[in-house]
Amino acid sequence: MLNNYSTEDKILLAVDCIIFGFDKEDLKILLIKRDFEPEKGKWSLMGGFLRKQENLDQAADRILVTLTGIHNVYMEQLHSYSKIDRDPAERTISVAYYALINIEDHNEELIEQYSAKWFKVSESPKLIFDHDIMVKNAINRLRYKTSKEPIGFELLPPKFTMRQLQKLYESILDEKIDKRNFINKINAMDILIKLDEKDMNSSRKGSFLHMFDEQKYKRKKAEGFSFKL
Amino acid sequence: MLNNYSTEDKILLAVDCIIFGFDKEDLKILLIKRDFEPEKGKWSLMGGFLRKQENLDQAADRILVTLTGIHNVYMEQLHSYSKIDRDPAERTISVAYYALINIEDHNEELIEQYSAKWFKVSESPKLIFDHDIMVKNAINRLRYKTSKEPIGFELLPPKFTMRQLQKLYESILDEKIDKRNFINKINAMDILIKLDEKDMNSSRKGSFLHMFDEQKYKRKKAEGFSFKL
DNA sequence: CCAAAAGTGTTACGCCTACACCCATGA
DNA sequence: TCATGGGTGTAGGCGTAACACTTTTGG
Repeated sequence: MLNNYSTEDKILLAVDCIIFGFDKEDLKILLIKRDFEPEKGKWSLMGGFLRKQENLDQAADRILVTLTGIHNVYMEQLHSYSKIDRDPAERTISVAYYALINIEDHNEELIEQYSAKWFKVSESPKLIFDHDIMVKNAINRLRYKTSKEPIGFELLPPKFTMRQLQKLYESILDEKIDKRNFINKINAMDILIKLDEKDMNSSRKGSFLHMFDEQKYKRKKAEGFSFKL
Repeated sequence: MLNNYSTEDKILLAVDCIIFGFDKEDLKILLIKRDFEPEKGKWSLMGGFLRKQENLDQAADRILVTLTGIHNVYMEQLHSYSKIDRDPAERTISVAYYALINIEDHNEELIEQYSAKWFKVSESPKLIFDHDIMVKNAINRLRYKTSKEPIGFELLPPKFTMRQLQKLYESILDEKIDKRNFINKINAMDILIKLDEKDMNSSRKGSFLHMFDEQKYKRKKAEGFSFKL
């Protein structure tokens, strides 16, 4: 049972990535159109198999870089999926990861190479295998995590307006948020740097750009502060 | 890369169980003394390998039943651990599960057969591999989960006193809780059945026994209520 | 009658929510 | 000058935390 390593069955181990991006108004995910069997031509998460010389985090990172070209991305392990017939071709367990990227950073060529496309979370197509469940679980985790840790900024460019930040949270939580309450809360936490610079694209008046002050956040966190939205 | 299933390396897939119990005053975990290599004689979580004809949940359940003899236990997948040299003998990925059992239900014979022992969470020995990290992560998850869902009852006998319930939460959260506030909160949720029966073991006066009303909880939950402690 | 645990309500504070008007600018 | 989005403050309600005394009964 426990005292015998080698007689057990071997099973394939895959990693699939739910890649989130935020495009002005909408939370999106990056999907690929499979050009190989099984389920060729269907939409799917980007995935790959774990290699013997890497751990799961590294595999997830490798897969993400392969599709987006972006390094040093926020990623977190989500869950492992193991239904026996989840992959009709082989017995495969998949460990799902989700990643938060600044959508502007992705590499167009790679996206094309993999026939990948950004979909609004609310309008994404049916996916192969159990990938729909993975996405659903990832969204729930994202909602929880973004309300407890300042990771939402990973989805925005380094400089962003308060309105962009608010829209981001509205799209993640799928609910309207009061403008003043939102800003009051954010300001009360005192973890942003307000720049003198303005973003003039969204209005005539222009709106001030802000940056997440990671150093300050870390200091405050060490002193017992916790992010909360 | 993605379009080739069979050339990837095969890797062993294990499941390890963090088994929680509550013994009057203390949160405990059930550990086994390994009577096989590697790390023979050291303390460890109960584990086993995934079989081809079962999914991860089933494997975790099988492993739990093997050690405790108890079926229909609350279990939840925790995380997958994949450090390359986590197991010095073989490249093994482990998916950790945690289980909540009524400590009175365990089977003494099986416990002896596996040289298993209950340890206070606060006094548990050093474990093999990365099992210490698994336990730490499981406790964090348990803290989170028990404060958001009524799963603490899984650690108690069907009939319990308010004081037992409070001590349970105190031991999970590792902090004192005000008696009146605790009872007020629990009563406000209105998900317990107060019995006429008293438990006479803990005091001369005796204290009323309660049961978790799962039906009522489910009804309330369907109407938007959520458990919160 | 004494020790030991059970049982029971109220007040104060802080946090969260709801809410409306003026400002700056380009067209 | 007007249309559009940006920016700002407060009052009330709700939930949470702090807090102490009486009851029961076996020894």
